[in-house]
Amino acid sequence: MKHSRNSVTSIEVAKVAGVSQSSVSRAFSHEGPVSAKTRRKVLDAARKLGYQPNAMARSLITRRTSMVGMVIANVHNNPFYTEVLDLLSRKFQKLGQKVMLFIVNRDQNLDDILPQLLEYQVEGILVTAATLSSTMAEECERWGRPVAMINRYVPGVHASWFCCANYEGGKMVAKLLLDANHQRPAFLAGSEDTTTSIDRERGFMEILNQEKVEALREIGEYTYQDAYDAAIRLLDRKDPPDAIFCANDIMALGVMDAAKNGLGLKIPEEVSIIGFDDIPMSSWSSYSLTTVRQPIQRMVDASVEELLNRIENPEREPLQEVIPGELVIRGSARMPGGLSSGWVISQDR
Amino acid sequence: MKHSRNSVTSIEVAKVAGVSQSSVSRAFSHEGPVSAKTRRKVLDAARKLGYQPNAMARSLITRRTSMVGMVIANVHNNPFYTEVLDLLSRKFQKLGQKVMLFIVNRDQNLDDILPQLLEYQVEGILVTAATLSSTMAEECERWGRPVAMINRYVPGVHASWFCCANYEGGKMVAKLLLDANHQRPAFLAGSEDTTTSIDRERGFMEILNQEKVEALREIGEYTYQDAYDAAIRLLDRKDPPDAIFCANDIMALGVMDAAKNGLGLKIPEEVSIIGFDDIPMSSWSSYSLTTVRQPIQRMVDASVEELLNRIENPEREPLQEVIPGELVIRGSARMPGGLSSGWVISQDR
DNA sequence: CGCTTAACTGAATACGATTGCAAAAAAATA
DNA sequence: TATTTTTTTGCAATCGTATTCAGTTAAGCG
Repeated sequence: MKHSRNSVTSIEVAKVAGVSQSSVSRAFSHEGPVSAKTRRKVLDAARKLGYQPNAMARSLITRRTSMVGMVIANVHNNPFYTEVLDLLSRKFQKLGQKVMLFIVNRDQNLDDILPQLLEYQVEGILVTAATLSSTMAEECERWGRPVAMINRYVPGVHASWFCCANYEGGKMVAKLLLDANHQRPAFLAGSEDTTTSIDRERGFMEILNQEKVEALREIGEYTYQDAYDAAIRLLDRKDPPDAIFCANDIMALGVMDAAKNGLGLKIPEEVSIIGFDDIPMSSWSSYSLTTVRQPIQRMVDASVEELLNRIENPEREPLQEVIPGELVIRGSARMPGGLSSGWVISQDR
Repeated sequence: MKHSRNSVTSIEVAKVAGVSQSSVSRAFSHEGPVSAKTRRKVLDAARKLGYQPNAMARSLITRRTSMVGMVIANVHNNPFYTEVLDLLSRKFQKLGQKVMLFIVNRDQNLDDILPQLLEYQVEGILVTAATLSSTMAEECERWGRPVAMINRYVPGVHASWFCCANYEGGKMVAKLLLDANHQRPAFLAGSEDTTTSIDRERGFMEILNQEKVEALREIGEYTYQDAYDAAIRLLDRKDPPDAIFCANDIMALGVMDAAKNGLGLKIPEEVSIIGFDDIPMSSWSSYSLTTVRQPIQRMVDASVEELLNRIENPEREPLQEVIPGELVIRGSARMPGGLSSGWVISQDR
């Protein structure tokens, strides 16, 4: 027997169960006043007919959809954001929220997809590794759709955000390199327009400038291959750096491969390499990358909870937080005397 | 000025524009008969008020949601499925479909989340790397919700699926190893209950059995670390294998690290290693993994198009296809004379 | 300029649920 | 048992849009 597109409505269930349509509704909404007897009759009939309440109809009248929008960039070229996506999705699921997903390019204009999210009445929007124009963010908030961002912020905008302490992370790395007596550090930037790369570099340079140490600079586009190429350029100079701090781990891995396999350099004896994120590959024995670990779980938990909280309490002021990362000492960077591999150093703020 | 939750309706727009609500509706649905003049009036008023049509209300009456459900497993521990997720999501987006996302564990029972998808009236369901019970799949199809799967199939079930030619891929690998004179191959299985691992192993063993070659066998759980440990067990025997075929790339990378860094073996001189998937890391210079490339783009394109096609034409019979992969020859496996690294060998079927 | 035909518009209804309210039934109390 | 109180129940209105149908306006034409 072939059913047409889900045509079973609460009315038919009501008929079969011998009750009114309202009772069917009440039997399904776990709160309403229904006698145990009618509830059973309803549920039986529903099961027999294969009835499912229609969420569209329900949300039309309740004005709640239990849907959130999730916008994320960089999923395919940065495993860090894969993990964020995974954790976010599971957390929303666990809390009973449906997720409407949009994967975008880092530089893609979100202004095209926001209308879609609003059209579908998502109750809040979680943006990760993509940048929302401030007018758009304000627009959402003004219509009572809270926005929370991970690792991205728009100055002065009325929205929640949670970032790793990128600036402080950069500082930690610079200190580590200086303590281990590096003379000629370099910074390998990711895309020029992301606050993560910018802030990490700012912190890094802050310390170097304090100590009057000059730094080389190159740019990759947040990809393994770009970083590989940039590393070759850097290390092939007549005055190559003795340490490279990369804007993220995936770039650092590219740099390591360029140094090790491309140019035959010894890591960390001839060049130290440090990343940022602590993606799974960084701990693989071929790399053993010293890096700054992002507090991924805390960022995810905080942003989801904040978003749902603001959905329930629209008048609440958005929360913004900078969460410290921790330095994970592995084998890819020369150590100051006294410090050896295997340490995790939490960042003080 | 603070708006309450998106309260702008087509009626208010109609009032401001000085037309009827029907005209507002027609101005927004790109087809209805409206004069240019009223359309402009409506759009102006709509912009001024910040009006967005409410997709819930619309789909209630049109019985179309333009939403599809996407269920995917293994996203966090297998970059291959990250890429699938990325491509799928973008493709749906490009075709105007909204994606409701569920990330699950490989072994998780989908029976809990299907009702949610149906409740939200998704028009079709795309399942990747997760297994739908056949009764559930039938249930969806019966209610006019087509199901398409990637890399998973349920025998005899009325649903679409698109798989890489896993069986043939396993055969190709076995042939390659035998041609290069390996005497003692091993298979490192992923989870026992996934058809991908099973089929790859079946093809592999088929050829070995033909040639009366025995094979060792170990199990990992589709993760780098599990594979690493399994490789140590395998290679630490007194009669270690001279080649290991892994159920997927991420495991192969773990095996390579175990062999190279853990046990100091030379690859491919002392042991050949072959994977399956061709994830980005496989081409990194630290690994240079010989592997079978899955036709990811074709699998994604085919499954999305098939799903949308079946949504439009519910009476169409589901399509099922096995798409050949190609052997990517890199440096991690000893070659037969005459074949050298850098080849891509397409699979004949 | 009349008349036929086509293009447009608005009123009314439907989609499938939730929910306030009043009536009915059941339970509690006298 | 009669009466009050409480719990259930059904009716009807509502959410925001699409769409049919009948009526109106504009266009086409001789």
